[in-house]
Amino acid sequence: MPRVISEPERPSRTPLPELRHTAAHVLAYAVQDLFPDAKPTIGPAIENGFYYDFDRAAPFTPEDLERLEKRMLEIVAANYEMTGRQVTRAEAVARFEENPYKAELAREIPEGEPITLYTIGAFTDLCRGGHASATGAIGAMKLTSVAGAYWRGDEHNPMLQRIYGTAWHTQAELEAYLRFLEEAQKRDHRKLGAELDLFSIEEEAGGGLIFWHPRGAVMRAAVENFIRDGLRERGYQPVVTPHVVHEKLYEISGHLENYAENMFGPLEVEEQRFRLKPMNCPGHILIYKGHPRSYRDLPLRFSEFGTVYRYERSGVLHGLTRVRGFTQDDAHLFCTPDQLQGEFEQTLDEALRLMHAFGFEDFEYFLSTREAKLRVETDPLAEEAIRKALQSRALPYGIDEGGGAFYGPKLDIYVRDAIGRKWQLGTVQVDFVLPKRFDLHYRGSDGQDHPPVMIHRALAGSLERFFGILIEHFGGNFPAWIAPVQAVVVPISEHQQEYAREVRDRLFTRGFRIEIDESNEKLGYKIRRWKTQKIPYILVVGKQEAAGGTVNVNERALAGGAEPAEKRTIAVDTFAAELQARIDGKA
RNA sequence: GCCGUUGUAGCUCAGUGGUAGAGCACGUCCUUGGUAAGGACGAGGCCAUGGGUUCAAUCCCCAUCAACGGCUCCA
Repeated sequence: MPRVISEPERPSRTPLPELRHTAAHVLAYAVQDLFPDAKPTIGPAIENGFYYDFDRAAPFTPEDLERLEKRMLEIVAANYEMTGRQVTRAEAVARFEENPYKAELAREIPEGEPITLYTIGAFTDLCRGGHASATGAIGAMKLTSVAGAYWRGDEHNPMLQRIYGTAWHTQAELEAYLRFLEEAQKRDHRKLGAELDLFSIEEEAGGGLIFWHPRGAVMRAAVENFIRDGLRERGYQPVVTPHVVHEKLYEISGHLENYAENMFGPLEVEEQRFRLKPMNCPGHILIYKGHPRSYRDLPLRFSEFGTVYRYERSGVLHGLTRVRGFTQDDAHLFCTPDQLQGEFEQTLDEALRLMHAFGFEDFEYFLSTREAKLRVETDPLAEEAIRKALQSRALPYGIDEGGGAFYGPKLDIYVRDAIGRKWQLGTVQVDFVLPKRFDLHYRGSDGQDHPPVMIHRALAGSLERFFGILIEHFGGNFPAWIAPVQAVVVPISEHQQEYAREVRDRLFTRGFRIEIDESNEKLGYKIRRWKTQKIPYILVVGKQEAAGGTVNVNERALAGGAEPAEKRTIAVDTFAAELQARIDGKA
């Protein structure tokens, strides 16, 4: 006998995931009403809303979404009670005879787990549960987009149509979320990158390949210099390795065996096969191997802004954050097993220092272990080093089973940006495997040869990706130490041109990135232009300033959103000192 | 790669079966102006590419290319 299950009694508010899961049912109900030919498949709650995948020949149009949304609001207003009942497997399969997807799901529910059907109004769905008690709990919702998606995410399966939506307790929350989306759109690094003339991707050159324009390149240099100084302080030695090397190198390293699907194909020259480098490690290993090494030489720390090329399917390319050619702030440490822990912890500290310098405060850590089939006996040692380092710094972390590199487990560091989005940045990996594959060794104090342990680390990760994240994090309002132009001198009229050039030259000589606006426009126009370009300081010079050897400082809002100082007239040297202090303080 | 959407001037976008328009940007001139858009004139387009339908295609059809939203969230 089927047994009626009622959703548990709840305090006033339905948890958001349950509310959103309910909204997915409401969507499927509306689709059933308006598009009876569409077969519902699965529809879970997701981070900010929900989706539901349907199998239907004709695509859903934006107009269809509007109609569906209207129907959904009626279903919400009707406040149908969500009722569930447990059924037998045979019953469930029979119930979804017309829907092979649901039937497949029903057949695959593990023995012993209850099979349940949930109903709102005239719509019944196979579902595990976890809902609001009634559709009226959905305070506000909106359908956002429609996209293709494979059945169960597998590209060998049929393509379904996925409708995305968002749902909240209140209209105010929905509106806040929509404002957040708008803000994210405003900060989109592809849009800002074009507006601020930082970089481009050229159709003639191909997708996923970045052209850094003068403004972007000068910012990149500022970031690189900062990273370089840190590396130098911590005993890293810069090295440079070729972009194209003989394929044999990647046979030895195991890249051809384990990483070939991410590599560009071979280049043939004089019957020899070469490859674009997908990683810098084999090159650094060759440098290690070039001399006999003693334990007294270790740890050796080789660093390189190494440009690598990886094949990504055309559909996944995205601005600066998913590209085919990028430069890592890469380094490889070669150390003795005894040194591993200390080196790893130091590397972790460097990573945090770097993130803080760029204004990131919120971090998450994930330990990725290696895939079962690749695991070797040293993996537990490597994982242990990562765990101990995290524990010694009292950092909580998550675990990604099987997400590690093919040569070892890794620690990935995620940051939250100014509007709360999570991005993966640095990665630190422990490797006992490549030293063996390349037969690396060092002479120990016992007079015997031993294999070193390697740490692979890229703290900003890819400079392209890091740069994209910085653009979105700051919304283009870069702190002065990174800003492509730190100040612009704006003469009020041509009569101040000579003085303006003098100011520009004085500041330029001190090493600032400074421009001058000699265009034949009114002051208001010029101010607007440079504000739009988000330049930190506009130095207005007119008759008074020229007479007094001063500049009138018009300051942009600060990166953190703090109010800028009042406009003020100060001596050129005073301004220079202030700008220098801000640059030094990375403010 | 697959599904969907889009492709018109440097940028943002109108538009029509009879080979094109606006705003911004750009150039010249007037103007020499005190803190987010002064005015006039001008230049600029193989309407993504290749086929087809038609007397005629930027527009309709097909293919290709590219960009964008997704394809990880498992009843």
